Amino acid sequence: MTPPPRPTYTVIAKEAGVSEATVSRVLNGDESVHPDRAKRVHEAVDKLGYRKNRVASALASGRSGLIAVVIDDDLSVFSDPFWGTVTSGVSRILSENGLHTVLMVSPVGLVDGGVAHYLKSGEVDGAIFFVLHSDALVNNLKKSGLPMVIAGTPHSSLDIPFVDTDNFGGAYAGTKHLINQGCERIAIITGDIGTTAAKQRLDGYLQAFRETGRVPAKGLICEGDYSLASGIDHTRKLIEKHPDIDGIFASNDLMAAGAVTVLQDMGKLVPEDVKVVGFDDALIAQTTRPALTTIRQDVVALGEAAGTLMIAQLNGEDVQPIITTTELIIRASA
Amino acid sequence: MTPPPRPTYTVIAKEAGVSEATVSRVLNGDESVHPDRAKRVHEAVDKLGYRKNRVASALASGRSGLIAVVIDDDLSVFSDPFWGTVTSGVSRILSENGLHTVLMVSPVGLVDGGVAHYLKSGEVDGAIFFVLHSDALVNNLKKSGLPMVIAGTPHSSLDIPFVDTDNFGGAYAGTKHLINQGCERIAIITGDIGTTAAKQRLDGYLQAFRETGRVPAKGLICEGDYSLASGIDHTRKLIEKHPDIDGIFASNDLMAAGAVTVLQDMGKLVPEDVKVVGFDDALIAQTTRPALTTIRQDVVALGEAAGTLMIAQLNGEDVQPIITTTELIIRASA
DNA sequence: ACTACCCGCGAAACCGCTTTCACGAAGCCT
DNA sequence: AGGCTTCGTGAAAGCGGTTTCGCGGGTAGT
Repeated sequence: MTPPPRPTYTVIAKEAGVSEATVSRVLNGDESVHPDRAKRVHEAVDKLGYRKNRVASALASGRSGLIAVVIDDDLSVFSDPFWGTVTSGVSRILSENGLHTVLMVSPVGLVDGGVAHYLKSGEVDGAIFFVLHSDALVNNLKKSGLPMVIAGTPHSSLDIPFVDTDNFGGAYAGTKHLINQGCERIAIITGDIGTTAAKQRLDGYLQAFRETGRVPAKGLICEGDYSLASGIDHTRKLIEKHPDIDGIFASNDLMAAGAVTVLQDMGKLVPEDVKVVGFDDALIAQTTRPALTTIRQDVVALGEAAGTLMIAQLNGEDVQPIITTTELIIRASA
Repeated sequence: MTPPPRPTYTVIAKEAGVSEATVSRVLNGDESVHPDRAKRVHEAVDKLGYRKNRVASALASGRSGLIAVVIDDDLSVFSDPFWGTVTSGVSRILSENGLHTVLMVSPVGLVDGGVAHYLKSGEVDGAIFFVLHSDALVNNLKKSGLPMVIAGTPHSSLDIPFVDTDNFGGAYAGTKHLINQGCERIAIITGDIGTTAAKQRLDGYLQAFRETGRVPAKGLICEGDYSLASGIDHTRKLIEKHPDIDGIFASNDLMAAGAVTVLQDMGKLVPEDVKVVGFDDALIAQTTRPALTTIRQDVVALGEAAGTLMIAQLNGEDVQPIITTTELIIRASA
């Protein structure tokens, strides 16, 4: 029951017949130690099953080996697998680099809340933010010099590295696909327009439209919020007001799924009467009938990119934003 | 750019005119300090905006304030929102208690892998495991005296506290519902039978069956793995072999959704010809057409229960397993 | 009034590792 | 050969808290 006492540098040093300083050097990869002595240290470490106490190490060096992943409590963490998936990608990359992930699910709006204090406390070496509505906290923290990465495109142009999906390109491709399929009256149900992702997807839609020489009717643009309910509501209203709609681009699969069910309930055939394209290529895209044509984003890759950017930053390399590509997945709905 | 230097005990002590020991006592809630002095300390803390360095604190006290959440890499972290949701529940409870969550997504099978070492290193005060296939690591770690909580029912009867959904009761209720609806030939598609949850759900199904006085035909029990694909495959095979099946209990909604789509593709009406019940009440239960009748489990509550159990354990209270209740949600599929 | 306790508090050791500093030996140059 | 670097290394000073130990003064007991 009693945890066996773990050896310290003192023991290792004695065993290897060197000083503690040398043990430290060897264990931190300092090249300047004579190979023979280094070998002796390694042997002692192996023999005694030594493991460095990271807390002590953190205190002395000022580096904790911890990276915070801050997820806004606003987010639909509870129903959307997106955030969990990104986080696991981040976590994988970090742990491959000897870093650990500290998860903070908390309202990010407060510039001076507990999260802010924690991050400023020096307990973590960096922070990755999943930000949607406001850059305030991130912006505020910039002063502290804490290495940061943002998952998602920031609202203002902070010079903080970020990773994001090519929202614009994806939405453009999705809308284009509808056009190519012969749709004339294409509506869009946007995501929460307070998020940059939703804006970018809307822009992609508009751009595709513009290229046809037409201007999208204002009535065809409705502001959803990524939820199933909003997909359902907006589709119903759209069809009631504009029965001639023949295409819907939904900013995520959940809303697209909602759209499909409503269309069917209203007696419209998908894709014969109305074609629907979603975004994400979530699992739900496959279970919806007809299966959703959608824009796939590689969520794990996004998380890995965020992790990679953080590592690079910690290494003092200069970093550029990473935009991951999307792919049009054609199924049955369009 | 330079992080402003943060005050230390030395500064606070001087400001308050007391010793560092007293500062420490006050900040750790030691009652034995004279109120006047305590007040002076608090004032100094406020005035200087002092925040305790948790790393130093951890080194000196041996308590890091960190709780690891270990998620098996085997798990479908990437597609199933379940784990992310539980984790966010855990995280909330922990942070309310001044603890932080360290996320480790890693293969848990290895008794001697990096995770094991990390957990033994004393860097965390406790660990919460999401275990599915093996208790080996947990069992091994028990010796180390690390406080642990298991999310899910362990395979063997370790005397480690755990939290779980009432899988048995849920499956029983779901199956019972099918029976009450007049189903005669009810099949089950289990989850990965290497998990205790899948076994318990199977048991619940069997129990409901037994109570009818009938014995479920072996051919009606098929071993899925919680994936959409397995729901689809097994349903197809089931119907081909037993065209008279009139009810399917699927161990999660994803497989249930797969079942519904296949049934429809094969010309069966749901629920008229075949009734389907799922498990989880995931979002997909609502988007499937017909919407799934299912067993709701409160995933956030599960996470919170895990966090609560950990806190209690750290406080030296003795803890009992927590089984959260399920609820039959009746929609259109059964 | 004298010894026996108890209580609040400061001095100092300590947690385990990192890093600076300085010293001796070895290598180089003129 | 003498003086200067360079290199490898150990001693020791932290990092910023926590905790033990013991002291001095106040209270209580007889």
